[in-house]
Parts: sequence; C-alpha cells; structure tokens
Amino acid sequence: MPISALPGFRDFFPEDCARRNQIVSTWRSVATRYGFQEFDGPVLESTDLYRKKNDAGAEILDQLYAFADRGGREVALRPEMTPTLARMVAAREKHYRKPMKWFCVSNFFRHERQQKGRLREFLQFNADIIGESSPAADAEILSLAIDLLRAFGFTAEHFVVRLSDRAAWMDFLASKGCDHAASLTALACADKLEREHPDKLNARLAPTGLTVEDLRTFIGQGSPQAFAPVMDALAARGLTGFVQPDLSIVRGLAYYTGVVFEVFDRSQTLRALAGGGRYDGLIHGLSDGAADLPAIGFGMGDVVLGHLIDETPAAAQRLQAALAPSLDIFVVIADEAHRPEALGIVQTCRELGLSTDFPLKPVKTGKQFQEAEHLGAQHAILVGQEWPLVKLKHLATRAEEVLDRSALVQKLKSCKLDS
RNA sequence: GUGGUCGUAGCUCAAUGGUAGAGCUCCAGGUUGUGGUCCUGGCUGUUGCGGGUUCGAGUCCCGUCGAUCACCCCA
Repeated sequence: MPISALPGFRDFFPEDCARRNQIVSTWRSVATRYGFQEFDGPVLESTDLYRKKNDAGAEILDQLYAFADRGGREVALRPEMTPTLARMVAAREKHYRKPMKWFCVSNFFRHERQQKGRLREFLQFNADIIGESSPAADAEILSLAIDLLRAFGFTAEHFVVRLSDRAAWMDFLASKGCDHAASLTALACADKLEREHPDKLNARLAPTGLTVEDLRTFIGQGSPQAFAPVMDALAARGLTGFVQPDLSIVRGLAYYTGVVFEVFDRSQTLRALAGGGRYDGLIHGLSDGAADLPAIGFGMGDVVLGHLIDETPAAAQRLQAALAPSLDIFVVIADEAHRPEALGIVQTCRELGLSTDFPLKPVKTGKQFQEAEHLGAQHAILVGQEWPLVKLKHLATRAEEVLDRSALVQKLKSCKLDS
C-alpha cells in the first residue's frame, strides 16, 4: 500500500500551492495596508503553554498534537496563535510602542475529526491590536476583518459580521444575581440556543436561576448602548452594512471580556469564516503578570474561506484570474545549432527579471509555440538560422519584429514588453 | 468518541451477480522554421485492503482502512 497524506492533512500540488499563495498574499497585502506588522513563532511549543490557558476548560488539550520529544520534554504542535503571541508580547512588549498592531499567517494543528471546513492542519490569518482598550481599536479590527473579505471579491451580499459584547452579557447576568461560575454556564447555554432543546438548556440553567426565556429576552433587545462608539466608527468608514449587532453570539471561549464577533456567509451554509474578540485579561494571566495589556484580535482560516470562494462566482473568478499561468518570454529554439546562443538569451531575460522558459531538448518549432501557449507566455523569442538576428513575437497579436541582440536587450529593458 | 453515506485508471464517473469501460489529463505522431482547436495512435487498474457466500463477486455479507456529511467540539 502506498503511503498517502495523513487524515486531515493536505498535499499542495502546484495548482493548490498557487491558490494558497494567492490567499496568503491577499491577507498580507490588506493587513499591511492597515499598518499591521507580520510576526511568527515556533510551530512547536511547550505543552504547558496550552495547559496554563485552559485550566478552566480542558477539551482543548484533547485536541492537541502533544508528545514527548527525544529529551523527554512535553511539547505540542500549536493549535492557535494567541498563547504564543501572549508569550512573545510579555517577553518584549517594552520594546514596542503601543498600540502594537501585529498579524501572522501560520499553520495550526488540531486533532479533531475532520469535516467540511475543518481539517487537522490548516492555515490561519491572525491579527491583534495590543495595548489599546478603546472602541477605536475594536472598530479597526472589525474593519480589517471586513476589508480582508472584500479583497477576495465578497460584498455585503455574501457575508455578515455578527457583533456582540461579553461585557453587556456579564452586566446582564450580574444584574440577575449570577456569580462568575453561573455566568459561564449561562453563556455556554446562550451559545447553544439555536442547537439544543429548550428543556435541556433549562435544566442546565437551573443552578443560575435563569431560563431560556430570560436569555432570549436579553438577546431580543438588539443593539445595546455599548455598541454605539464602535458602530459610529464603522459608519464613518462606510462599513455599517457589513455589521449586524447580535447578542446571540457569545463564542465558546471563557477569556473574552468585551466585544466579540463572528463572520458568517449570508447563506449560513458554512461554519464561521472568522471570529474573535477582546481579551483584556489574557496576557496578564498567561504571562503570570509579567505584562498586563488590553488586546483584541481575530482569526480567519483558509479552509472555510476557500469553500466560500468556490461557492461565490465573483470571488472564484477573481482568484482564477490571478492564478492563470503566465510567463513573460518563451525562447523558441528553431535551429539546434544555435542552442548555446539561445541559452544566452534565456539567461539575459532572466537577469532582467523576466520570467522565461525554453525547451530542454530538441522539439519541433510548432510544438514549441504550442508549449509557449500552454505556459501562458506573452512573447516568444525565436532563435534560428538568421542569428545573430532574432525574432520577437507578441503571441496575442502574432506581430513579429526582427532585432539584433542589443536592440532586443534594449527592448526587453525599456518597455518591459507591455505591447 | 458516536452515527449515516461512499471507495472502480492520474482526475470525473459508467458497468442486471456473468469477458472492467468512457471522457478529460498525460505521452507519441500529423514531411520544410510559427499557435490554444482538430485528427490518429498509445500508457495506466491485484475494482482501497482482508476474509466470507456463490459455478462465478466491482456488484451480496462481515471486518478493516480511507473519504465525506452530521453529532460532539470549535482555542
């Protein structure tokens, strides 16, 4: 039996790699446009880094690729970026002016049963603003998430940001007399309102003194006062149409302290495209108090995004256009006697920064032109018996001109061949 | 971890329990130094793997591995 890739892990053949690179470069260019700086950390971390964060909920540890290395050290493949980010920030935050706007594009690993939109190894874009607690930072993060998706060709018809606020929830729950533990239980139930039977949820809610009806009433009030500053900032950017206040979003994690949000496709057929929120106490907790900075961030994975691109013609076409094969020059060797000179031309083209290809073995001229077409070449340079003259042909118009070597080089240099 | 569905050529898929096929891709040709189309020819299968029923299994049964969808969960 031949060995194939492990379940949930992917091979990236050239066409897959091109697609992935295009997604990554779109992420990078938008984040850079927003003034974010890229960082990265190690793929392998001490297992303790994840234990520390999750003393409350231990399921995460079950999904860790964790093992002992050769020295007996407990290590794990990173399942997310936030602990690494917190570690790095705590180690050197005094070096950086605030707010720190950092992003990364990294691969992550989770040992889960794979299904649509969820693999065991995936790529995720993460962006965080550290050291700024104002709603302006919340709006900046939300805008980035929106513009990231717009850069792929999506519009308000295709996706929506559902915006909620943990602080509003905690205030509400406190007003109902819930202590911290009861609040977490209530939030967990709120997260499942759409999926589980009310009876079952009411049973879970019993210790909190609340009912499903109480939660629904709170959610039903719509947009609380707390959203106003963020919504105003989004309105000033013209992005209101992408955001919908929705208190039913609570997110599973315990550490969120303020704004939380998830991005969904409008047709609601996929799982969340992106999600995140404010976590003002996490860096303090993870660093044992070495640093204490407010932060807000989110992640966007490549898997669900890829599904939505495939299902959205406008985005699929845009991606496809970016992936069309392209080559500046194909050097046609019409006379094998001049192969050495042709190689010289190839080298010159490449040194000028032009993507250039040529046949590695003798091939009939017709086949060479066919090959040039398949490779998406813009121009062909034909080297043959008339050497030292060569022909430069623009393949789209079939226009040819005869040039000597210096005229050719001049032409390649000056106009970059944009005929 | 639980349940449903599905595994046939590199890819997409056919084949009533009775001799395993097509399209695409790929490769080679279509006489002189010029094109995506077109024409001709060619390669590829222990039908995921292992058992069983049967005169005979791609087809039916069991197991196993994998894929997929849902549940669980989603940092």
